Amino acid sequence: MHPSRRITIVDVARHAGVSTTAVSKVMRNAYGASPEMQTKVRAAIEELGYRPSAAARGLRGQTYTIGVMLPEMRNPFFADILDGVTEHLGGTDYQVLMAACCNDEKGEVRITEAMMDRSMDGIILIAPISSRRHLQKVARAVPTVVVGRHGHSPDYDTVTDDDFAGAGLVVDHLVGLGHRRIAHIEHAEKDPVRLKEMPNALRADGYRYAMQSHGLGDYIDIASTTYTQQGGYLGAQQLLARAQRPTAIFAGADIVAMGVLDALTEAGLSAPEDISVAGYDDTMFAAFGPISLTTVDQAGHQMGVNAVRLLLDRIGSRGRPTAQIKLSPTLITRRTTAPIR
Amino acid sequence: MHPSRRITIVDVARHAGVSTTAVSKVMRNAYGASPEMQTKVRAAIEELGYRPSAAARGLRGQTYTIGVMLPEMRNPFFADILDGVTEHLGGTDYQVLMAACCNDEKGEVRITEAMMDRSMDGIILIAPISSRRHLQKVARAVPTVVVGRHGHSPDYDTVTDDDFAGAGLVVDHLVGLGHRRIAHIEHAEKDPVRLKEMPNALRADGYRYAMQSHGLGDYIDIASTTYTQQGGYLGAQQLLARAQRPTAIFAGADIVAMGVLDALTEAGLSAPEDISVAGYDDTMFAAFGPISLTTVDQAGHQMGVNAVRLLLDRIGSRGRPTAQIKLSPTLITRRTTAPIR
DNA sequence: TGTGACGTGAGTAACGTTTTCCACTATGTT
DNA sequence: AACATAGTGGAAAACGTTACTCACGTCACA
Repeated sequence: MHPSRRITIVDVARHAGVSTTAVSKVMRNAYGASPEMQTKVRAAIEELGYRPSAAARGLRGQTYTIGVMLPEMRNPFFADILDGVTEHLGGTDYQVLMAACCNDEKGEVRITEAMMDRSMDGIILIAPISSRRHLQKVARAVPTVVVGRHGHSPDYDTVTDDDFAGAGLVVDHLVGLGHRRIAHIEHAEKDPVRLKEMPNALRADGYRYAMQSHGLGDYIDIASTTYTQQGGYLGAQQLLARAQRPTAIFAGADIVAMGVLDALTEAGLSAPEDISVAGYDDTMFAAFGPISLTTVDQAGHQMGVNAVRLLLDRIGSRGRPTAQIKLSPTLITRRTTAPIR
Repeated sequence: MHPSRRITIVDVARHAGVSTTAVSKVMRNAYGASPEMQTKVRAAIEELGYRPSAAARGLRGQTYTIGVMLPEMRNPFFADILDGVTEHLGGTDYQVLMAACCNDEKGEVRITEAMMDRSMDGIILIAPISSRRHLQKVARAVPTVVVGRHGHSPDYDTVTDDDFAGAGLVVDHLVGLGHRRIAHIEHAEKDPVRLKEMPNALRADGYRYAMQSHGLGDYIDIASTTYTQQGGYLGAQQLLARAQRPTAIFAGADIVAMGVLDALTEAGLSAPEDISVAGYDDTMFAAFGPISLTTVDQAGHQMGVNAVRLLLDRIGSRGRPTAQIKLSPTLITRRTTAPIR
């Protein structure tokens, strides 16, 4: 015998004195195996340390693999979502595998195709920026749940936060503190579809709408950059250079707020003394004592849990109509926002 | 024809009027396909949008998949390593898939086995805590590179930072600033093997050695917790409760230093005015302006690049003797450390 | 004019599962 | 006694690739 050939279902079957069909049934808890058969087979599996080959399985049935695509690794909000995913998947036979795609459309396509090639049983896409066409294509091939992107599709379920309302919470809070000159830093977006579907666009809309509702339409001031620390830094620099400086900055994401704080520090200013700053996501950054950022909790953990729930459901019955789950955000008030002086 | 059966190699072969063998050869750039054959086949592939099934491939040959195991998602240092990995793998046909295992041995075993089950072509383990026995078992089944864990094995290559020296850099720096009462927060470790192999243990050793070299053996003071923000918080609380408070705290990782700063803030203290604080890893946290943490750069990006290099090499020739790459750390001086007053 | 050697292509047997049958027995039911 | 029914278990055909082997020319060289 070879140094250590992998144990296959055939070895188990022979060892237990049954057919491979029987072993397969036991492995999958499928119908048609008597209790005695089950124990006999399980014993053999245990004894030989058998583990089924996902490759072979994938050729006929399931691979017991769920793929999760992340836009990037450094935004801790995604870790929150992932916690929810893995927690809810912990008890099952499914294994989660992730891939990060560097926030770029080519990368997204590459990753989703890689996941389809690997015949994953289900895919969770987090804040994908790909064209709708591509998303549909993926979803038609593999059960898919899209997290953090609005829009209704007959092919995939969605889990989102009510970003429009969340932005309103922040503006309300700042207005309540007496601010009027409230600026916003957004992730630039031009594509008409994404303008309707991406959280960043909806937050910007929510900001505009809330400002207008408060009669502050004239003070609307948006810096267009990206949802990264670098983007926050650059956006803040733009805003600080205005003839009339804002008294509060609503950054579209915590990571953006980090960049804002960075720029403030560099300019010799600080929050909330000189300028109030708020973020979005309630990541560990925000909770960090020395920062203590006012932000919006969009319950990443819950989003993850819901995504898995929908996904498993869809894997079970691919035909069912799609669902859209929208979670309500809550404002977390901390120390970077204060009454205007 | 079915709604949309997946295109297979047979379809391509028929469409191009050649054998499946030929198509397979072209896909793999294998020997034995004339230029005309290549163009003919490539055209058919293009036209039909063929993508090979990884499951079927895995049954015979390679899956073109590299697995990366991370201890957790929230420590941005791992993102640095991953950048190096994906960057160096970008040009190849390989796809990276990650899994995070919550810093627990059971989870590690589950993930490594999942990766073996899925017949990945290679595995990169980042700071694994599993028993040596398990690592060997994995490495004997699949080409493996271990990152961030010292120790020599005949079965896997390693890429590490010179943690012992890195700790020395920090102590030297603090001593140079006049500090004598320098405390350390370590990740608790009891297992004798891991005490020799894990970076956290080596950093603690390096700390002790450097203190003694400076004649400060009597001031050695270690709080044993974990390499998490929570661990840093608890460790700092312990240290602040000492009859004689340290004047400087060397946290074993940036994320730990975050917890320390958190605890200081809570206690109404700040760095470096009251206590100097240093970390390790030079993550984005540390570079963040308002924090500006003195730390040690262990070149995560380079570690990732080297890991991939070794891995691809080993996939190419599984027999070659194993290599151990050790990178030299450098001190990054920022604003959380200052001369003692 | 053999005779290797090489280049080119195809046929076919794996690879390790799952799935779709089918056969057989025991147990009720008319 | 004949007949449906449910419960068990197995045989064999997929699934989509790659690796191995062989056949057929062509060419160079003795």
